Amino acid sequence: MRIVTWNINSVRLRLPLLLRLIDETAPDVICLQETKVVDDSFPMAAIAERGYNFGHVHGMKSYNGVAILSRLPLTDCARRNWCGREDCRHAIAELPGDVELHSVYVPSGGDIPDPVANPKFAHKLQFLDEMAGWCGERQDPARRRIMLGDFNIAPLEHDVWSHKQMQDVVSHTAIEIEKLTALQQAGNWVDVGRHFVPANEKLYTWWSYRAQDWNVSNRGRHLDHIWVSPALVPALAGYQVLRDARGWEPKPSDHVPVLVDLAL
DNA sequence: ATGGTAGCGTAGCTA
Repeated sequence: MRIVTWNINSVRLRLPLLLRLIDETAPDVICLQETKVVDDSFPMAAIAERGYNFGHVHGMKSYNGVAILSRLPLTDCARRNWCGREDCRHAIAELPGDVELHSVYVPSGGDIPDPVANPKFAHKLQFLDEMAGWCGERQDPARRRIMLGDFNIAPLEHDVWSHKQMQDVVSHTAIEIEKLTALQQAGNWVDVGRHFVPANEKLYTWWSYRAQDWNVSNRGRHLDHIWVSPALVPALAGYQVLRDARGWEPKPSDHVPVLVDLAL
């Protein structure tokens, strides 16, 4: 089973690139973040034409939005709200083979890494705390689970282009890393990226739109993650970061798709 | 130290 996750930054604007992703990688399941569209306007027809007849979409006007698209049946589709907000950041579905899948979009957190001065940063930290509590309560090493998406945090030294220069930049601050690590430990999650790519190698999934040349400066961050429960570790068969997608024309997303192959 | 780009929707918010 091949599963891909992508922060698409508008599914309507980038539908042609989504179809290209489908043609080039033939995933069984596609998880999206930042779809930026209400459910009634989600472009399901074009996606169903490619064989993805099962969709669980959870979007809102202009901001956020997550989705799970599949050519395998989806059951037990659900959504969760965090921090008392209905802002469309978490979609859940069950895949064949007793696999529970979560597509998640963690709040970005704004620019100032201070929860007192910056409510967006406080929201991000609270979101992580609440998810850690929930994952801890229901944690079960024997259950097959996948949690993936744009976590908006690059926790390791080599998840950013410069650990030193990123210390006080939102996405790589100590408090965020502490919260994300606590979430990972509470849920007993195994990081698929670092299962395949050693921690001393650079690993990026996002490059800013603001760079003059993203490829030359290569100031990336590892913001998009795929985590699995211990029960799925023996099934891990492959992992790819589709770096080339950062240059897809016209109008690439600032995030690239990340995929995992599972031998179930 | 600053500003740089992008999407939505058509001003200003969010990233």
